[in-house]
Amino acid sequence: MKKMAENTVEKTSNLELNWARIEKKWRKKWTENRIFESDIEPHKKKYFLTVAYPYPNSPQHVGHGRTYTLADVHARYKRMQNYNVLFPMGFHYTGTPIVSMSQRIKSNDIELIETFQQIYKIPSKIISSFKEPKKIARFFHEEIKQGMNEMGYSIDWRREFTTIDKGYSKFISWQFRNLRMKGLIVQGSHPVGWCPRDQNPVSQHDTVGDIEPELIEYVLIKFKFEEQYIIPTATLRPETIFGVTNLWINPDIKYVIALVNNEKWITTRDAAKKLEFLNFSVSIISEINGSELIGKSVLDQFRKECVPIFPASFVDPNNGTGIVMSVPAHSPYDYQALDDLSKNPDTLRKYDMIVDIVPKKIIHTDLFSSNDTSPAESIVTRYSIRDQNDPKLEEATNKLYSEEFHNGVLLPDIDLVGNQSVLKARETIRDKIIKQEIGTTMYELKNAVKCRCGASCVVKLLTNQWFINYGDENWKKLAYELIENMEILPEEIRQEFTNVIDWLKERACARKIGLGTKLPWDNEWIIESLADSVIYMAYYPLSKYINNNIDPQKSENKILADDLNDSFFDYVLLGKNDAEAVAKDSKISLRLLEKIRNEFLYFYPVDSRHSGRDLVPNHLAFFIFNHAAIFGKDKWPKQIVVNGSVLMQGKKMSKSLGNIIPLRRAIGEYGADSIRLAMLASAEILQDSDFSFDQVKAIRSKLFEIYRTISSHKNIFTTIQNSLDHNELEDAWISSRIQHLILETTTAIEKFRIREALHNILYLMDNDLQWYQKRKLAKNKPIHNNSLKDFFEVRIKLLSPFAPFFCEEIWGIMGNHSFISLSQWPEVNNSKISLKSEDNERLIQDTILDIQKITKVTKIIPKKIMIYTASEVKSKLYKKLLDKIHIQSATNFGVIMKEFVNDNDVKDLVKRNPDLVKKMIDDILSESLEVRERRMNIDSFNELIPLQDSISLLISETGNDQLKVGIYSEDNNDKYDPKQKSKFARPYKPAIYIE
RNA sequence: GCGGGAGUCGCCCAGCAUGGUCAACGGCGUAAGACUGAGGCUCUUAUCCCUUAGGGGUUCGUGGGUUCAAAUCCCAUCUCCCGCACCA
Repeated sequence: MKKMAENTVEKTSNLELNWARIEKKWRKKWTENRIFESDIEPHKKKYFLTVAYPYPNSPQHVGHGRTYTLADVHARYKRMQNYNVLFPMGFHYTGTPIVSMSQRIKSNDIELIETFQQIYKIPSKIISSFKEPKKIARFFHEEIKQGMNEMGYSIDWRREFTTIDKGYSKFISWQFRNLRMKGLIVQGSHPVGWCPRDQNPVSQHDTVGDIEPELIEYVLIKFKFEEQYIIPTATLRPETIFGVTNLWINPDIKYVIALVNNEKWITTRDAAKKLEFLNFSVSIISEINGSELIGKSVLDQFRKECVPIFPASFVDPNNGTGIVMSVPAHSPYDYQALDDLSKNPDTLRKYDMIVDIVPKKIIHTDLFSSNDTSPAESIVTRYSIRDQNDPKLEEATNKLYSEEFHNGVLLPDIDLVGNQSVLKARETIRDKIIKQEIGTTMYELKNAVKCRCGASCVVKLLTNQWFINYGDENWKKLAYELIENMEILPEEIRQEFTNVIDWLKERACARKIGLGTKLPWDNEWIIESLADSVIYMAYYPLSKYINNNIDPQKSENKILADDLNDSFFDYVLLGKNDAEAVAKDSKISLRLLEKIRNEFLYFYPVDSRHSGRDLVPNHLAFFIFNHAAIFGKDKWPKQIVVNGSVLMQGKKMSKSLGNIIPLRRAIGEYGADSIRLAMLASAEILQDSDFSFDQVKAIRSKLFEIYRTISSHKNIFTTIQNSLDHNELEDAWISSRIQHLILETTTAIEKFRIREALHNILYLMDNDLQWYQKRKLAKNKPIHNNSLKDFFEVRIKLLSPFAPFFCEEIWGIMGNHSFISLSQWPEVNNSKISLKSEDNERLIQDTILDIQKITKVTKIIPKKIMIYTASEVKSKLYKKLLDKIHIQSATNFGVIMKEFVNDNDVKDLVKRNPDLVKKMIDDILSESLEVRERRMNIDSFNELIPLQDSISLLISETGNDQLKVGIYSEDNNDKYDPKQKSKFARPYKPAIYIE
């Protein structure tokens, strides 16, 4: 068919909006009018919403922006729904990365300095000030704050704080004393990856190549040698002690004899060192060559049996103790080494040995026949292994170990653990060996890890480490109770929270270095960053009143951080004790104390907490636990909203890819609103969203188009229009559509289906507008009228939480002198919902579609179009069918027919034309429930009315002004129907004849 | 191993909660046309196959099942991605 009619909107030249000017203007107005500052308003419902505060060790990039933007949209949306919204922000200085950054600056680390210079464009003078950690934090703090303002976040900045402010530290001390009193802080030892040079734990981002240090626990089994010595072997499979036939020692390396916890051990020098880090007392006595031990025998204290020591080159001195026990039936290496040895007469002669070992099978799995002498032998044959240096041995070993771990059962004649699973037997034997002191355990790094400083890492056993005991059963119960009563959005992620609560156990909560608050009862320790950031939302209502300056001058509404003490927090946050006593104790005026308490009571609990999904297994879980422990149920948070991360043009953002775009730079280039929309529109909340500047540009031009459309219709907002202008079918329709869009968009936002909401606002609304304009244009009627005014007003309001600067500007263009940020969220007007209108326009659209299909297939260029609506009796039948299907849910053709042939109203029609009934049943079944419902609720629908109304559109669509259109009811005897098409008419499916 | 998630029309990606308006949104690409001196941008139309009357056929990782009806629900199966701690 023909192209759509020309857009009536005047083609404006490709002038861009001056986004920077608009943003600056509204930022200034918002600040001047302090519209985002919230205080107690007793008669208004409050909404307290927080988002995880930033760690200021770099500027914000577009990836950070997503969570904050979502929270801001939420805040703005709630504000428009008349809530007294509190949206505050703080800065998390706590932790080690900033400190280690400053050390890298001190040591003149080129890589870091270049990052600062080239990616972040920081002047050298400032970089040199970064030798002091707080300077780094302060610099990025201001940078991030600027960015947040430029993004238009509606934050109440009066409540801002950092986590190393004195007042905050007092608060955290209170939190920790509180947890400790409840018995939730415990002390113990814990193995960590450790850099011996830095004297610090290492984790992934402290290592060269960002390798996560992986710890494994070996069981050391002590074999007795010549009465006075211990030869310890390290194993992951202590249950295989039953199959040990010999030990392996590497004849080519040196071992040491060392006094380890008052026993004389023979190990490698490395192993002695490792043991030292694990708090064994170690002093080396002398050296001994591996070869000196070959051929000797040792006593297995577990079985009270002697086994010989044999040489093997596969023994790795860096692994374990450098001595391993040999289980040839179940270890391919051991099997192969024995085989190699027996074929090597030179070696045997050299050490004067005989090898007459029979592998001892102790574990059965279905993978190997029970007749096989040894699984190791089978697998070595299967993999055609050459010798003990064959790389395929590794694979064979993994295969066998994994098989036996999952499916292995100890043979029935084994002591203690006969018939037990490998898993269970391993546990039993391990415990027994340790208990009898014929063995112990040893941690080791699974992978070779280097600290960024260059030193090789080891495992260190930290002692006297402080833990928060998230494993406490009663505490877990409370945590479950909390999330059961909390809304989690999106709901899909709830399961993950439950799992996390389930497996959380003790977690270290203090370290020796970094910024932060000292552990109140042990000054050597600094409270760790994931422990001091779990209930700080409660600090926001207070922070406004706390003066961290040393300046002793107290203003009437401020208290000195120095004056804060536990009884203050107990009273304000928990309502404990008597106000007067507390006031006296803390030197704070009773009036002010009550005021602060009231402010806390007014704003707490948190109504919504936003964060990225990466924080679910840590921060958010701790947030839940700590609230459950410290606060009463009425102060438990009500909602968590979790969002996915941001990809940059489909790739993960990383420094090495060079695709980290600082947020402020992006704003400068494209404007805040376009960035905000691009972040939110590209994916549903839990998915990773793919950010690209192409999309930002597309959105920016979409906004510009909205601007152009609205400004070209500017006069509709200022002139009062005759209501006769908008009583056409399409006017009722668009009013009805507006109500749907309000309802659907609002529901979507409530559930944080933001992509869907934006899709409605930016695209679906356009479709409706286009249809509406098309109809008006075809009729040659003006489109400047009240329907359009409503449409634009609703659209801009719905858009305003997402694109606040732009919408304020448009709001002004529409003739308003108020802030759209403070306007009312659109509400659904039920009286404007018109079911009939929706069927009207649907019928017109379907009919045009049918005509298009016909002309496409027949290649007719229409001169005449005849449309026949279904006869009255067919409508009656349709109603009856609808009732049958929708209300009685009868769908069986035979059953329905049987009934209708006895129904006087329709029996003639039905008998004459059963096929029609079948078609009508299919028609109804293929409509959605919603449409069926709608048609049930319309008592009479005269199709002639909308079809008559659409003649003008048919003419404009065919592009033929000479087109003759005839619209008849099938019942009309005067109709023009040369091909007898009218009999095919069905309700909502008129028959068509074209020539 | 434990836990979570994904496989859709050339590519990217929506739909799946609440089965029916789904040959399946949108974008990219491709083709034709409008605009232009030419291009770019922009706009229109088309884009699984067949079809001279609004029709039919085959599709949503694979194989089954439930249903009048399945991309959507159930079962099985294959493949891929992410998290697992002392670190923000």
